[in-house]
Amino acid sequence: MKLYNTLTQTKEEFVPIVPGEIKMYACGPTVYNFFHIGNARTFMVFDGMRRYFEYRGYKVTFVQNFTDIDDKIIQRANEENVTSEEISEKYIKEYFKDAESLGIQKADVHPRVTENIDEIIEFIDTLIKKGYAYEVAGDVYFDVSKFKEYGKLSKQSLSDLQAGSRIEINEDKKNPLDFVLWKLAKPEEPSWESPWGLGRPGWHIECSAMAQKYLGETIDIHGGGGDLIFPHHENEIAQSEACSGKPFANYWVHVGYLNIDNKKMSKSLSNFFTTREIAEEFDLEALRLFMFSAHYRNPLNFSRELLESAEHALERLYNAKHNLEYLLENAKDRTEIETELQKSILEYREKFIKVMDDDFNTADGIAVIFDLVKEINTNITADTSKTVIQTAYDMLMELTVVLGILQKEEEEYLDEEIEQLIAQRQQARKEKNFELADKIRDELKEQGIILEDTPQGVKWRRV
RNA sequence: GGCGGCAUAGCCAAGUGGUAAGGCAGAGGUCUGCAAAACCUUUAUUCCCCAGUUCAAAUCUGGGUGCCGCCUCCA
Repeated sequence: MKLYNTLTQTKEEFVPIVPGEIKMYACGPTVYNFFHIGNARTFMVFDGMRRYFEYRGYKVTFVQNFTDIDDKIIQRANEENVTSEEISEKYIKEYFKDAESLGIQKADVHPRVTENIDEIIEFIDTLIKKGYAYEVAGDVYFDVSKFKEYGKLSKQSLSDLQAGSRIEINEDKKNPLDFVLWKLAKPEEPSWESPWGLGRPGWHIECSAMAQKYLGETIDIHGGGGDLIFPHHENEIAQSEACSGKPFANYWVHVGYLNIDNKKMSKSLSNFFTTREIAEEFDLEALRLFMFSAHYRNPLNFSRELLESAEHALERLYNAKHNLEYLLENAKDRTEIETELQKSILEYREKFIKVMDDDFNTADGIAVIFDLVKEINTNITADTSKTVIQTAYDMLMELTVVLGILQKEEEEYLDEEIEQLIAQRQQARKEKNFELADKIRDELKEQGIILEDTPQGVKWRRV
């Protein structure tokens, strides 16, 4: 399969270090707030990639961290007059709630910075010993001039970066681009003992240390949102490769932004929606379908209108699913099957794999699923053999589970009173008393229950 | 200033040399007591503009225009 690599800026044939196994690390959230749907896009993409790799038979080890100590967390804690630990604990819990509602599976490991302080200190110590880092009055900086490949991910030279630099002048640094590995703690701030005094880790070191701890010195895939390319991932490469002398990650994967009014959705622009807000209004499987309807590397514009159309599109998929379920219940087992149709249905697997193998082209993957649905709607009838209907159903579920859609098993019940009204109306219809039938239908509509007469009987839905 | 990306129907969006996927919306039809839903059919002579290469370009090359992002924390 092919995967676009930011490092080489080309689509490459994906070759894992160990055949059949994939070590994958994605940068997770800083837990000081609910995550927004821009964050959700990145989490979903990596969840989707992991599901797909597993579908293709790889054994995937997926690590996604929590940044649970950071300036913003401390600030938030001060504002709310609680400890930073309480803030991070709270939002880690909220992360899992939101992630679950989005169908995002748990990573194999969700390491936290505060649980890996020893490893981080050791990592920094190695960098100092190897001459890549220096200490100034309790702060430790990485010396970018010592890592000669600095800039290889963001395709910037050190001098280009300096020219455009908006970093505040810091007299302690040898170079304005040197970044902090260990920060001297201010009084009252959470801190840990270290060879350089009481302090806490800088922003970038955590991912290097945790990736190495849980996945090893060289990993297959490292990813995150596109805004992490510089400086975060550039710095991770510098730290990790300086430390181990080996390549850090073979493939760098970056997810395009979720835009709003064509502008990047971000906490700093405060033009974002939290996943929580969207969940109140929309079906989150529709959000998943929406996210996967564009290629993961391209920007994707968000609006409520687009989410509504995604809901309609999702309905179409559910209709096919429910229809197959209905047909299955009533199908007759026959030894004779429609071999052409059977063959045609099975071909959708190959079609799906073909497009998804090409840099995880979920937009095309979805198109294949819709083509399958059309085939089902057109060619599968009550006369089709059970075997073939089952094949179609299994194929539909096999492909959609990779994208994490069509997973709901909604079982809703009505009040007995309403059930009786519906039965009454059916009786009235049978007796061709349409006036009464329509009256009951109108009454139920006022209660928010819409009745529809289908060939499979009366159906209802709430509005 | 440096680096990178994008421009395809009313809207969203695939497609990177062989004659425009898919979804939503719209239109027509089937079904139906009606309604609704569902399903089917249909909707870009053309891919921002100009020039070039080629038998062949949305796709490659050169030039332009417009938009977005990174270079400060951000998924």
